[in-house]
Amino acid sequence: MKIDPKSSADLSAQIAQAIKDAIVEGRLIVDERLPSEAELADQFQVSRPTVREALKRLAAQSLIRTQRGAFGGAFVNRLSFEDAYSQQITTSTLLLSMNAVSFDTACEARFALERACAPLSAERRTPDHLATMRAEIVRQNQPGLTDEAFCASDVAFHRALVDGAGNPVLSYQLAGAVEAMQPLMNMITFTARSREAIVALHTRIADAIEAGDATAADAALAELTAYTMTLKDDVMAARAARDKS
Amino acid sequence: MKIDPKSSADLSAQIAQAIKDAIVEGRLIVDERLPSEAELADQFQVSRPTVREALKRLAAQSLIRTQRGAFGGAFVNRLSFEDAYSQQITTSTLLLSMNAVSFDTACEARFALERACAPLSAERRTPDHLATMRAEIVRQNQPGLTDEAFCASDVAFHRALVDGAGNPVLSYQLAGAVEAMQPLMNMITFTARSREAIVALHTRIADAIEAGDATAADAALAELTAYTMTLKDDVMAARAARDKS
DNA sequence: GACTTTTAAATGTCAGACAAATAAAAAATG
DNA sequence: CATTTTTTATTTGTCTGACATTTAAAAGTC
Repeated sequence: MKIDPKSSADLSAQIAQAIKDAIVEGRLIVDERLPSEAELADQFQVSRPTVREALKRLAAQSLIRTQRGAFGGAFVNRLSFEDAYSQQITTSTLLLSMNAVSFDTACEARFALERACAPLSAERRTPDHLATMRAEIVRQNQPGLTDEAFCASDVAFHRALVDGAGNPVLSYQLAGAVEAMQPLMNMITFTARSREAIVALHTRIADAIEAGDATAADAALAELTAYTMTLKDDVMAARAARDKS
Repeated sequence: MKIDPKSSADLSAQIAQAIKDAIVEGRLIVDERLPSEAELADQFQVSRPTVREALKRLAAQSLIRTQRGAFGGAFVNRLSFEDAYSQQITTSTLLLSMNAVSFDTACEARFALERACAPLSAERRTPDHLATMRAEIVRQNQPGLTDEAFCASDVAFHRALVDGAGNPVLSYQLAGAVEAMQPLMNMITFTARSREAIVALHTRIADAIEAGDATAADAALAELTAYTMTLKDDVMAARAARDKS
């Protein structure tokens, strides 16, 4: 592991990149201990604070974990699906909020991906996934629910649907798309009537998944997509009318 | 922005989290300048190196960028799709390599997501996307190509297909799934015959996309999925036979 | 007015020190 | 001898203070 002394980039960034490369390329394996900060400082010919900044960069990406004390140090971390989930969700959320991604674009992506999972979920979902979906439908029927809580339950419902596919890679990919949509969905005011319509569609989806009917699930998801879009159009139209007056 | 003095976690981690929350919740907006390191140190009642470690954590996630010199400092960074791509690819790659995700699981996820894009791509692809796909097919036909180069071209072909959907959110999500598969695909030895079969399927996909025929594209993708799985089964069987002898 | 120089502010880096945690090794105890 | 306690060495976490480097604005010069 070497760094280029001629490079203009931060030393800590270069060191972090060198170690990251070693991990990605498999030269450093999971749970392997990195040299101590003092040794790394020696090796790279920099000071310890600089090494520490590099290690913090890696820790921020869950690539390493550190342990204090004798025989402590920095260890290559096994990137868990859970760690990846949360990173994915943050990144997706910021991506949408900072880049003026339209509601339509985000919505299209989300439902396109979700429809990719539906057939697999219809085939493989466990009773547990189904129970979660049903429970969320019950929650969504409660009259006193705030819009935020309704959205949160919506996310939970869809995550159960996706998880039902029994493919952690799909769940990981979808977690970002589904959760990142939540802030956008929160823009929508759910009237009693629109909630009713959504719950009806959720019920159709759950029924189809329970019956193992991929086609029906897909059709219901398609309708839900279209209905979500019209809801958003209504909100936009209402806002436009208000702003004009 | 405050930190909990009773918490046992690293100060730099706490500070990073506090700033991250402020960004995610929109209290700090894009291109806004953070206080200088000295001011942050004052504010959080810690030393400058600790603040710096926190800032490096954020920089590693592309949440901030730093600029030296007078009127420099740390600025909230607009998370670009490009930044997000590369993060997503690293994360996905490590996730697959570190968690013993089976070839089948990864392959299923990849093609399920890709099939979600195909109908949109058939509808919207530009001549540019189509040209890229055709060019990669030509490359894949070259006899001298190494397996690695063939895989790389395969990835480029599929990225063009996905990008053809014209939905950056989909492209972002898929980038990880497609690219992270590459190391796994590299396990496969592509014989002349298997390359021919794959190129034929690629051609069918490109034709379908050109014709705007979503159904045909989906069918070809489904066949490609199945064929990829059999290729991998052959490799596994060959290895098993070799190991036994 | 256009160009050059100065200057102040900020990050980047370093050196050295101490605190705190931790597990192994050593010592004490029954 | 077995168990418990104490010691000790190692390593990360944090602080202080300093200097180097970069950069853009301000001041000076022609």
